[in-house]
This record gives sequence, C-alpha cells and structure tokens, in this order.
Amino acid sequence: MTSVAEAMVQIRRGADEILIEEELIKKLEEGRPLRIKAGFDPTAPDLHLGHTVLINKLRQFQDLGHEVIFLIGDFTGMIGDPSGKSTTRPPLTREDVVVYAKTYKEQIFKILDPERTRVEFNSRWMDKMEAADLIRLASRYTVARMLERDDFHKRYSGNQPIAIHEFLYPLVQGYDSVALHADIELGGTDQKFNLLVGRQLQTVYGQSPQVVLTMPILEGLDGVQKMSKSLDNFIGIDELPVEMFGKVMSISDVLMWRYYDLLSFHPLSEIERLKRKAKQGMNPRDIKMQLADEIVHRYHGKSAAERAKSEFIARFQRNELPENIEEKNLVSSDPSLLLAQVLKQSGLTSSTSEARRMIQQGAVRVDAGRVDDIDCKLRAGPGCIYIIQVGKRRVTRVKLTRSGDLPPFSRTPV
RNA sequence: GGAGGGGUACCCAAGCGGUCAACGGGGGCAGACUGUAAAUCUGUUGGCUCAGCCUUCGUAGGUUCGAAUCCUACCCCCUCCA
Repeated sequence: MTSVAEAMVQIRRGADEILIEEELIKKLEEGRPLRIKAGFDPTAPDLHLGHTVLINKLRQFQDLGHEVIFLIGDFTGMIGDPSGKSTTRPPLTREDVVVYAKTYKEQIFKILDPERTRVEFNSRWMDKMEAADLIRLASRYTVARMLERDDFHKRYSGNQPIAIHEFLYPLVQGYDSVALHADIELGGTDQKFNLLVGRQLQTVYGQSPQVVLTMPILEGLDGVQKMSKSLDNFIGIDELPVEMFGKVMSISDVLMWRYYDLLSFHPLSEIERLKRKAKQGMNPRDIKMQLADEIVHRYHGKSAAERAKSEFIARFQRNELPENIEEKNLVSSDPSLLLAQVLKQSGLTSSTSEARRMIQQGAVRVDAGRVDDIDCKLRAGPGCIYIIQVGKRRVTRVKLTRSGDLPPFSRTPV
C-alpha cells in the first residue's frame, strides 16, 4: 500500500486546488477505500481529451485503492449545468439523457478500471424526491449566495436571463454528495462552486464534508476556449489514430506544454528535461511528436501510433498523399462537369459558391496541379478518375462517369 | 400590473427609406512564410445554371416605384417602478 505521503504527491500532480488538504490527509490515514465522486452531464456523448484530465485523475485514485463513483447526472442533465454558460440551457428530454448516458458508460472504461468503478445515476434518488423535499433542500441555500457564483453573477449583472431551475443545479449536485456519502468530489475548476455546495449540504445533513479537488480545464485546439464538442476544438478519444496524431501536431507550442502538463503520464522530471531541451534549441515539432505518439498510443496502441506517425511524416513533411483516400463516384449527364460542381457534389466544399471561392483563391489541386480557372471543366467518362485536393487537408478521389455509360441495370429502379 | 430599452449574418456590433448581401471587430476558411506551430501579411466568409439572378436583418402583414430602415399586430429578452 502506498504511504499517505506518497499518495499525496500523486494526488497533487496536476490538481488545481485541494480543499481542504488536511482533511484529505486525515481521510487517507483512515486506511479505508474512499468514495471518490465525479459527476458528468450526459450531454456530450463523446469523451475527448478534455474529459480525460479528470478521468485520469479518477483512475489514479483507483490505482491507489479507492472506489470511484462515476455519477451520470441524468436527472440534473434535464436542467443543464449552467456552469460557465452565458445563456440558459434548454432542458433535455428523458430520451436524450438515456442515449447520452449509455455512450458515457461505453467510453469511460477505456480509462477506468471497471472493477473499482460504480456507475450511478442521480435520478435513482432524485426521482423519488417529492416537491416538498425539494423545497426543503432549496431552503438550505440563499439567492445571495447563488449569485456569488461567477457565471450567475455575470449573467445577472449583464442583463442576461437566469431561469429559476438553474439554481437547482448546484443544489441537486450537492445533494448527490449527501446521497452517496462522498468522501472526495472531483471536478473542473469551473465546478468549484457546485462542489463547495456539496460540502455545505453534507454538513447540514450531518455528514463529514467531502474534500473538493479541482482539476484545470483543458483548452481546446484553439488554445483559448475550453475543449468542447460544440466548439469543435476537441480531440476525441475515439478518433482515428491519424486524425488524433494530426490534431495534436496542429496545436501551438505554448499549448503543447499545457497538454504535456495535463495529459502526459511521463514523470515530471522527464517533462522538465524536454522543456530544457526546447530552450537549448530542440525543434518543438519533435517534442510535439512525442506527445502525439504518447496520446495515440494510449487509446489505440503502439503499432497504430507508429503508423499514424509515419503517415503524418509522409504526408506533411514529404508532401505525399495520404494512404487511404476517400472515393466518390459522380455521374454527369454531359461529357464534362464544371470543377466547381465536382467540388460541391463530392462534398469537398459545402456549396458551389464556396467551391468557386476556393478555386479563385488557389486552394484547389487536381492531380497535384493547381487549378485557378473558375471555368475549368473535368472530363467525364470511363477511366476518368481525379485526385482532388482543397487546401492542405481535404482530399478525395473522384470517379467521374457519364450517365450514358452506366449499364442499364445499375440505374436506380423506379 | 405600469413605464422604458432591445431583438441585424457563426459571435459581438454598425446601419435607421434607395449607393445594403449589409461598415468594423472576433472567429472560420484559403494563399504566402513555416515545423500542418506561433506571429505576420493577403484574400475570403448567404445561395445559384455566378459579369447576372434569387433568398436574408425576431415573426406575420401593410405603406412606398423602392424597406434592415416607416406603420400595425404578434413573439421573445432586459431594466426600473409596483
């Protein structure tokens, strides 16, 4: 068994804040498996690296012998966590929640140990709560304290609406800790308020208050905003190895260190060594590659990571075409089709207007040759296959046939 | 319940009868430079059968040769008073 002091060193790594550390040490000294709670909104079905900062920490607690309670907030999900949001969120339907929750369950065990994970749904106790109980719960907190919360405060003073039910979110989340007798609750720094409500409610209900541990929020690919699906700045743990590798490589050098700090499992000394090397002139690109390698390896295995890396090098350092190019079959009724039409119909651009813009801006290549003629047409017929690129990342192999060339039986039956 | 302010493209935000597919900023996309980095510069950012045409300024009507701009009704948001 790891000593308390050693455990504390591990637990502190990457953590933003531990409230209150002395209490945590006391709980650890009791020597029993602690109940570690972390709540998840069943709103974003696909886990991304942003989520893993927290989940990795949960895994760490499991490795230290504690019990993780992965709480799916299916009840609170119907409210929608107002944390960090500047607008009211529409309540989810029960059906949505069920679907999302299922996806979560399928994905977390890529990181967590199923043996030491208890998956809970807060509807289990919240559904039983009666209106009177809810009112009693609500009476434990004041509006003034709610408005202390940064996001509520901003919205309130910024003339943005706050619906009453949003106040219930922190209360219910806090009550979950009561229902679960949580010893520790983990959350992002933006959850601090909610986690503290849990402490207070536990005290009110005669329990010893949970220790609150907050983890930093991981910035998305843009390096500024929180990683999230809705902002499309995420790296999903389910993504293809090549995609994943490429996305890591596309982050900025500054962000790379942030990712190293929050995502890498390498010893801190190793990361320090890399930082020194970078200062001495090592190409940050190569350091980034190590990171990309580590992350892809973690979710897809060693060989997939190696393949992703070599493909990346081939594609972007040697400018070769990717190995697997998507193929599209297009049919033209004329002997030739406008390139702009081809771009749109193959899905390389979302509209012909965009296609024309891309051509005019010199972003389009056909069989590796740049085409900037807006009136360019591609011949259609047997054997007319083109490799078409738009920008650096979009590539498709287009097979262009004439409708007359099609054998009769392949026509769509009426 | 009363009084006032406001709803413009992905976001913020101008415009207040024609020159508006709509200034400016952010973000996005593309080009140059690179390390698919950052920074910088440039272009672009409703759709189409694209030197032209069509649909957009909360919703629905109306006035007018002509409306994002004026009128009417409705919906939504905010503030203050009660």
